Amino acid sequence: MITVDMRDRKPIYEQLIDNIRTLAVGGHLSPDEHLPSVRQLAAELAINPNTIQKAYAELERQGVIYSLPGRGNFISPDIGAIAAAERRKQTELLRASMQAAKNGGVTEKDALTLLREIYGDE
Amino acid sequence: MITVDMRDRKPIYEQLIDNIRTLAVGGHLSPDEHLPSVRQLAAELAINPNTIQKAYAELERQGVIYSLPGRGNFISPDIGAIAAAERRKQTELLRASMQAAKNGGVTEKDALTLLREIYGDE
Amino acid sequence: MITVDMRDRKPIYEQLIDNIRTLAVGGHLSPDEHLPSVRQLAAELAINPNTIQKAYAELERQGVIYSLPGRGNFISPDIGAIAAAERRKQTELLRASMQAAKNGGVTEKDALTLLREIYGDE
Amino acid sequence: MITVDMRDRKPIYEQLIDNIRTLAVGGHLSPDEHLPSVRQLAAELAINPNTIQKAYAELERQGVIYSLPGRGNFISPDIGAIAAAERRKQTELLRASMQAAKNGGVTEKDALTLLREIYGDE
DNA sequence: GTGGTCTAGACCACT
DNA sequence: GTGGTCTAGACCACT
Repeated sequence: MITVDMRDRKPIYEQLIDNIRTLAVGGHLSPDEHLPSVRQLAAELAINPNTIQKAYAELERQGVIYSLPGRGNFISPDIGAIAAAERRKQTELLRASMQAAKNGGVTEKDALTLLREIYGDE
Repeated sequence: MITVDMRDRKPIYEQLIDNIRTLAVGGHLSPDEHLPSVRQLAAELAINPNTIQKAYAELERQGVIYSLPGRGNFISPDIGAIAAAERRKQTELLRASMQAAKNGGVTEKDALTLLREIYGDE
Repeated sequence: MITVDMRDRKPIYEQLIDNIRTLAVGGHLSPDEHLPSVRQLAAELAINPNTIQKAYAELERQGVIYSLPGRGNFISPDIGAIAAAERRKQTELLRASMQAAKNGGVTEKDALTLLREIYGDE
Repeated sequence: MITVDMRDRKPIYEQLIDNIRTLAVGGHLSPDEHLPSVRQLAAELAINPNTIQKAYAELERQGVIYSLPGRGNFISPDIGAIAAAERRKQTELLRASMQAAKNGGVTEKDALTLLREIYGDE
């Protein structure tokens, strides 16, 4: 489900990018799946079509989606490989953060509580 | 235990800083505890006294230790507060990393395995 | 000199990107050189500030320029390395094209004439 | 002269197609000239006759050669027109590459050196 | 109907 | 003054 929070200080188009990227990388959007049209999503979220366009353009640049002018925007057929690369990258970043946290005095118990907190709220 | 790894590409004085800081923040060194003298530590680790001096100077700048000329270097009496601040900071960084990892498709199971790996090797 | 051709079917923002990139890579713009402000360039070229903004944003993404909000846009300090990489890439592409042209029956004489035509018009 | 390089990662039948096409378009093979038979060429190059057959079939599809069952394979009578079209196409591609190279900072001197390198080794 | 481009103009934070 | 974001709305080519 694509949503935006107008009160968030993060720009709307960045929220859209992160939101759709997360859905795609998380496997909730299939290769070649048709995304809502620029105008349709703009109407649904009550934001300007230009803002949707900006987000879609950046996602296309990232290779997450592709655009067929006149047809619409679609999830990339390579989304599986992109997701795998993202997972590897985030795993390494997480490993480094955990090591730094351990060095900084964060206990295993506290790290575990944090982990439950992040993953538990679904 | 203070050690250095000559093969590591990280500069020795940075290894020393991280090493001592980690010991202090982790509660393994008490307030006002006397650190090894520059010459003694240099001899033990077989490295140049200037390198030890450089590390101690930076640790003093960070407020982790204090120096009494003619007496030696000692763990700061405020080390508890410094450690608490460090712990809060690292906890927040870890929270952000975990959230990014989750968004990036890292499963709770994989994050948990990573956590055991980091904390398990003691 | 930055210019646009309204009659060209290539989008204005792409013309701007290519134009500025070519000037920078060709060594006509120095590291940290201050580019015209979004509004100033928009006024000079009689086009909308949003179009300038779009071009500047893409050039920043490419690493050709950097932006200091409130200060302006500047040529990247790494422009020399970017230019060198671009030169290497274009040299290899040109080599492949020349080989294909030779195989396709283009004579050395015709290739030479073409070369004079491209480089002669300055 | 028709040759293949077994160490090249390009498939042999593609090497054969490019090789014969280049000879024909370059004017080294005349209209209606008789090509070596499948078996004869297979023997000469020590490769499987099926591979020769595959290359000849593709060349016939391209209109470069024609086949008379029981007689053999021959260069198309239209090879002159095919060559002229190929030459025009490659000339335009070369023009675009040269322009891109110039924009990418490749000097006329370097382009000239490249040209000598490509055409000089005959 | 759809994406892509562009204009006109507003507001914001920051220098 | 400057870049960055966003709205409102138009026009185009293409399906």
